[in-house]
Order: sequence, then structure tokens, then C-alpha cells
Amino acid sequence: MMTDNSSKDFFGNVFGVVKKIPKGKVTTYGAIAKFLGAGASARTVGWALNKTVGTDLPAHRVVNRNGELTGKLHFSTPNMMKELLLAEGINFNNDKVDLEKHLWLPEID
DNA sequence: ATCGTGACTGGGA
DNA sequence: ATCCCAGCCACGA
Repeated sequence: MMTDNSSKDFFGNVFGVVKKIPKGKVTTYGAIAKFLGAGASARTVGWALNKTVGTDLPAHRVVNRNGELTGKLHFSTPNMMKELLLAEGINFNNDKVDLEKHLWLPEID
């Protein structure tokens, strides 16, 4: 439930969605932004996730539209993000996530 | 209050 | 195919 600070701030919404990403799946910034109604504020989504680093939020499951681990440099180590995804059974196409297989879209719970 | 920045996206050259 | 440019929203100073 979103009785917490969720749905109050854009950040809260992002956190809630990211937490709902199933294991072995990934989503894109644009998908989250669009789900929140912002649509074009995909940049703000990533920026919000920047604050989530060090929290329980699986930010490593969020990639850009091309499936690239754009935020890998924001993690503790650049290789951690890919390692985490690999550990979840996500397939990689070179250094990009196979969105066709693992793309997950947020939905109203 | 204004200005600048950003883990993005889409379209054009 | 790749590279560059402009637009978009939210937050910090």
C-alpha cells in the first residue's frame, strides 16, 4: 500500500515501482516515467534512483531504452550492476540487457 | 523566486 | 548503421 510517503512525491512513486520489479526482469526509465504520468521525465527517474543507491531498491533492474546499463557507474563499482543482473538470470547481449526477454512494465497493483 | 543539472528519449544529419 | 541536437520534468542551491 502506498500509505507511506509514496504517491506524495515523484520519488516515492519511483521507489514504489522499482520495488515491484520482479526478479529476473528489468524496466526502462521511460516506462516508469510514463507509468507515473510524467511521460517525458525519464531523466528525473534516473536522478531519483541516484538517491536510492545504498538502499533496498533494486536500481540495477532499471536500464535505459536500449537495455544499456547506463547507471552502472553510479553503483559502488561499475561491474556490480551487471553482476547483479546476471545473478538474477538476466541474459545479456554483449553489454546490453535483452529487453525482448526481460522487459517488465509497471502496472497498477 | 530563478538557474543549472541529470542513471533519458526521440528525431534528424 | 552511428553521432548530434533539442525537449522534457523534478530537485538542489
